Order: sequence, then C-alpha cells, then structure tokens
Amino acid sequence: MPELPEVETTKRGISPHVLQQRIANVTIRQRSLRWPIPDNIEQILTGQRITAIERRAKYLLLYLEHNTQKALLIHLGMSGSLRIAKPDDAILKHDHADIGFENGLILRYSDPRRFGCILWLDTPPIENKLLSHLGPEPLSEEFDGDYLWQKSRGKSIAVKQFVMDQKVVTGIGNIYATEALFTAGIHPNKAAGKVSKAKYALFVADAKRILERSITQGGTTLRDFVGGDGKPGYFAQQLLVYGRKGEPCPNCATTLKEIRLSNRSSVYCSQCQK
DNA sequence: ATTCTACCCTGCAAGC
DNA sequence: TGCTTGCAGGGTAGAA
Repeated sequence: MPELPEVETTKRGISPHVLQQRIANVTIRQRSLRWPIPDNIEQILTGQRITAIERRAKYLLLYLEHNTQKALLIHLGMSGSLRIAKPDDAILKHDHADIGFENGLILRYSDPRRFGCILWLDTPPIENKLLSHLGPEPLSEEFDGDYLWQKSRGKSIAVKQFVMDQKVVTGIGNIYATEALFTAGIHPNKAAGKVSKAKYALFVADAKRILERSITQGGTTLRDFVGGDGKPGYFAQQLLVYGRKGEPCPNCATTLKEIRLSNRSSVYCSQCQK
C-alpha cells in the first residue's frame, strides 16, 4: 500500500503508541524479507526505549535512547504495513515481526510479498548506502521546478522514470507520477531533458498538492487501521487517470491510453499530455 | 555515466 | 470448478 502519504500516515499513526515506550520483547517469525532481518535484532532492541521516529523517503527510522546515530530502518516495500496490535489479536499469515512493549501493545509488521525490509543501522543513517543517495523530499522547498529542470538537462530517459528515480526526488511512486504528469499535461514518455521549465513547475506544484491531499486523507485511513478495523481507504481518493485505461479523459473525453515504462503501467491522455 | 533488465515474493482477478 | 496468466503501490544489483 505504501507510497509516501501512507508511510507518513503510518508514522503519525504509530507514533503516539510507540514513542517513549520500552521494548519488552521482539518476535520474528519470518526473517527472509528483501534482506534478512539481522540475527541479533532481538537482543539489540529488547530493553530499549524508542525515543524518536522519522520518515525519510519511504523509509521509517526508529531511534533508541542514547543512540541518535543508530536506528531501526523499516521499509514497507509494495505490500507492507505496520499496525498496533493487542496481545489477543490473531497473528495473520504474513505478520512477520512483532515489537512488544512493556505496556502490552505490539508494533506488528506485515508484508505478504516480502519486498520490504527491517534492518539495524549501526552507523549514522545519513551514511547508510540505502539513504545516502536519496534526492530531496518532494514536500521540501528544495524540490521545485527549477531543480527538476536543471537536474534533467541532457537526460534522454522518459520523464516518468526520471521523476520516479529516488536519486532525483524521493517518494513519488507510480500513482503520483501518473497523476501529476496528467494534470501538468506532460506525456510520460517524453524525454526528461526536453520538458520545459514551465512544465516542470506545473508538475512540482501538482505533485505537492496531490501528496498533501493524500496525507490528509491518509490520517483517516490510519485511525481505522490502528484501531484494528483495518479498512484502508487509500483508494477512496480521487485518481483522475491511474487505473483508468480505456475510460474517457476527465478533461477532454479522449479515451485514456496505457504504455509501459520500466515495466510499469502508465496511463495518459494522448490529447492532454504532449 | 546513464539507462535497461531481471529479480525478490504472494495474492488476486480475468480468461479459458 | 480449477488451472494458467498477467499484473500489483518498490527498489536494488549488475549488465549493457
């Protein structure tokens, strides 16, 4: 489920239940994620108090007391989720990891496809290979049209792949790239180096607006989620073109087309996106 | 240096 | 009903 808004709302949702709580026990049922969960993660975490949670791109960083330079790194991959569970809650098939607290609540990691990861960073996160090369956060001021325009000069790669490259900007996944390219009127297959500064400015403004709106909606989703209802309303948001191949363009009624870039679906309007 | 391809894994929907 | 196929919100390593 996770694109950036869902990771952000996951962070907001678990924070009140997890911050300042001391870890009483750790149970790993399936170590084989994208990379194996470290063998010693149980002993590293047990007895420690979680003092801070950060999101960087689609990664979550959980810091322990006296250890601001070390952190637990969690990524949800394509299908992962975190929820707050109670001791009596049933353990489902893909609930791979539990972090149990002294107050009895459990931070439970689930990931059917196991594309996510749970790693221990024992060097400053900024130095970690997975985090060091990440581009700016999409909601930061640093991310603007000029930045994208500058960064894209001379690139022949399709603009959609360019804006989904985490080295360029983090947190823009397939859905948001598809949507923002549509509202900005940019053909997904246009060479990144040939998109104008003005178009990039439109794209950035639209991407930020869509992400912010999704985060707002995600809050509602997460309250249900944490409460144990587990009904993600993520898709309830209005997507204009994503997943709507063959339907009329909401702007001009031309039938929406689909191309595949990097083997990922890209829906677009051939009339509105040039 | 940039761009492309294959791959990690399970679940689900569509088609036969 | 049951089988096969293709697709899914991500991101890396290594090849071209």
